[in-house]
Amino acid sequence: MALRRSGFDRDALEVAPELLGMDLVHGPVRLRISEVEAYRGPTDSAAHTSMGRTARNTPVWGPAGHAYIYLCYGLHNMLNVVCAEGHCCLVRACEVVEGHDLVRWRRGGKEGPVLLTGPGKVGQALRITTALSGRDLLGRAGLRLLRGEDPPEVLAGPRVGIDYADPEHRDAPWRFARGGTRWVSQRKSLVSWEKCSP
DNA sequence: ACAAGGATCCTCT
DNA sequence: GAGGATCCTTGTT
Repeated sequence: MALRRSGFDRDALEVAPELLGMDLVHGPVRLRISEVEAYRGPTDSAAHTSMGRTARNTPVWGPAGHAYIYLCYGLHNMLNVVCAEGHCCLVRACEVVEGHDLVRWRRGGKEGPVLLTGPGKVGQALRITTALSGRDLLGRAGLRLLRGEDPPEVLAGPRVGIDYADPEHRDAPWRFARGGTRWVSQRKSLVSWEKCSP
């Protein structure tokens, strides 16, 4: 997918697998997205926008291609990419492309997949906070998205940590990951995307 | 103004 | 596998 704003202004379910081919850059750190979840707007009972417009979720209503960052459990800064109105994709895991030493430092010296598999870890590695929520990810400076490398295979499975959602949404295979990499969380529940497409 | 709970992570066992 | 950390967001009084 080209990094045009119109490319992001679609259902999060369409955008999510295409994000797996993109890189996130902030300062000297460059991460390749390896796992994302689609949150499909107000009708998705797992989405923050299912309760309507609030001060926190304002960026999710547009424009597309901006960041939505919120604080989880009082300490984790979670990064989402805004898609169509009310839709966004949560970045759950990445692989380091540049700035490995700095990422390892920020992550307390961790090594291997534990370094970057989990949305809170991605926020820590990029050193982002909710102060950046609403910023454009398609600009030329600051936190931004760049073209990376398409995945050899795409895996899919249910989203993580949304037990409160309606069963119809809780069990939907709206989580996507790169195949052929260990940089993915909750690998057990993922299967080849082909197998769960209609 | 208050209470409840959270799209998680880490450290144990 | 279980539990605590930690504080913001939200809906309610």
